[in-house]
Amino acid sequence: MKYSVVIVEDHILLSQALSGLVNGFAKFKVLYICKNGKELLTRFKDPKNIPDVVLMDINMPIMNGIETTAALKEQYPQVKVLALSVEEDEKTILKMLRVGAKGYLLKDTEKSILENALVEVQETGFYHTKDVTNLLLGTLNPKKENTVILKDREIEFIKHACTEKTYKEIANDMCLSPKTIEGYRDSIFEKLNLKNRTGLVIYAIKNKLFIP
Amino acid sequence: MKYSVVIVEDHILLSQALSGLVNGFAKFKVLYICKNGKELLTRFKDPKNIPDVVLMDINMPIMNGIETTAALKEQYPQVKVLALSVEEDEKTILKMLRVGAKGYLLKDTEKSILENALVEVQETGFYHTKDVTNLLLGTLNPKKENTVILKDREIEFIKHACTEKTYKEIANDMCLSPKTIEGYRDSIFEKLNLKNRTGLVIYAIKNKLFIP
DNA sequence: CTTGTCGTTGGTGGTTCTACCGAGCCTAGT
DNA sequence: ACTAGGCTCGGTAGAACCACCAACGACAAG
Repeated sequence: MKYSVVIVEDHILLSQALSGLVNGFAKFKVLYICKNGKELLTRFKDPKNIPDVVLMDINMPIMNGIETTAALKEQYPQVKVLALSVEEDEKTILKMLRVGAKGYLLKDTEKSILENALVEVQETGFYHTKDVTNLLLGTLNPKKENTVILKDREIEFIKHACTEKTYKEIANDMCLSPKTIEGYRDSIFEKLNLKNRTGLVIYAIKNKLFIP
Repeated sequence: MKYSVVIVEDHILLSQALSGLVNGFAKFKVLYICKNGKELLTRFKDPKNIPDVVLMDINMPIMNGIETTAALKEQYPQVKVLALSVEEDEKTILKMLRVGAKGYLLKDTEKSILENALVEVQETGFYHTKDVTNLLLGTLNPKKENTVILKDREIEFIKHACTEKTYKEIANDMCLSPKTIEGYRDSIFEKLNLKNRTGLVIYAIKNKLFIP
């Protein structure tokens, strides 16, 4: 009996191609393909649709890999998630692992490595490349305290700040006093160690609070 | 006899997966795979390695799809190039077609469409989706006068403006008077119809003058 | 009841940014 | 030689931005 795999990937061509690859592996077969996390969760409502492993892309519209993996961890902890991405962004990888992915694979890998990763994940419970383990070791070092928490209201303000509006206009749009807005700004500058609005805009874009 | 296809794609997993897909098509077989344009050109020195169609990714390190396609057009005009990309960026698509690609395919497509595109390209010489032809029509329309010309010095200034530096500091870094910098700023605001520095930053990022 | 925190708002003073105007200098074209 | 236009730099005034401090009501915890 082969292990079942579900592919979640928004680029249809890649998902179909991957599907062919996986079906070529001795121990695995593809159950079905989804275009995003939302679709996956809908499918899971029927227990027959729950596979052994989910091969999950991270960058997806509607419901991305991180949200989806978190939801799976919550509702279907027995399903093993193998993350797949072009992203080498440290934070993204860590986020993905933190919400419960069992492994992380760059798209830039050999198919034999994919097969190996699937086997490892299924049989030993996890799989990590040397790169990722190095990354993990790096984060154990005593630097990181970048866990800055931004409140909803502050995030909303930041989005407004990424426009040509003045603070006065932003205050107006958010139905607050300009002074309150300045308070948000000051505390954000403090928390994120920024010097001025330009820095804030760059931060917002880097962290995808605002997509230009 | 099947038509021969070469795949040029830096993500190995995708290239192998695509390879499987193409080999599954009735009329095509994969000759070999390359990781970038440079490798492809090296291979082409042996005439046995010249295929009917090249399936080319656009975003690659070392030698990207546009450069490579231009080189092929020059040296091996009989080889048909089918471009493949996630990019929907108008300019990129047009560049690719301008240097001689016979067709343009988004990665977000069905495998049957890929097969169809290959057939069309091989047998009729070109293939375009409705999206792309619409795009082409769009560029013929008489709207565009967004061809604002920014001077080198201004572009350099803009990059500096996308940081937390004050204008005074930027002036210092560029070895100019603060007043000159203000002059650049004013004329850029005028040309691009911007209200303040925040707008400039957003513009710079949208137009890839600055990558955050 | 007291303490503390959070979200809100106001004040003051200084720095930076923006708009508009003018003036040399150099280069290219006439 | 003259002129036009581009690049550079300076002045002024006002708006926007930034830092720091204080305070009030609400609300939860002790």
